[in-house]
Amino acid sequence: MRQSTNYELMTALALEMKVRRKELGLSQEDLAGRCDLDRPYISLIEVARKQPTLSVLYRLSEALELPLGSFMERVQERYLQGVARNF
Amino acid sequence: MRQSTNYELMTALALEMKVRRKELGLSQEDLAGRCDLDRPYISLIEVARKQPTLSVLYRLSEALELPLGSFMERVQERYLQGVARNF
DNA sequence: GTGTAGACTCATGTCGACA
DNA sequence: ATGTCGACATGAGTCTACA
Repeated sequence: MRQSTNYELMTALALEMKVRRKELGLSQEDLAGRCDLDRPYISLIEVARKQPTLSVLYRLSEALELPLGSFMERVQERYLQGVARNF
Repeated sequence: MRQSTNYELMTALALEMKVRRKELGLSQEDLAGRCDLDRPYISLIEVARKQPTLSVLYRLSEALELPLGSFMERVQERYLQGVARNF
């Protein structure tokens, strides 16, 4: 599997998560509680060092009160912006 | 991490992938080639036995010529239908 | 409240092969 | 062309603990 642009994608997810979480006034601890995930793991995602699977993405979208499609749409937007910045 | 509804989600992804792939007239082999993934692995996803990470989902969405948001929106729709069927 | 570390279990993703 | 298997390396996700 090619691995080149994974980091950009993880960064896009990290940013979107952090922004949305703060919009809701939640701490990482709160978010972890909402989706029944490990708190340090949430932190690792938000610093773009871990890459969740589909089920985790879904539970994050629920906890962030966004439909999965909208959540991923926002991630993709940030991703494309990030890629475009490299020119 | 709770694991209860992961299977429903994997099934929703499996169905959406298979339908969309055939809409494009692609074989699993073609699809694997487009997103540079293992062909048997594609098969495992389509029988709901593997759960991809974000970067794989993204590459699948590219290969299936759908924005990530739309792709995940469709998956979620199928997922909610599948869950609703259990009542 | 957040980032990071180590150690751990188990799943992802790859590869070769076979029905 | 698809599903499945075994074996493998790497990474996801948990837990405890500390700055």
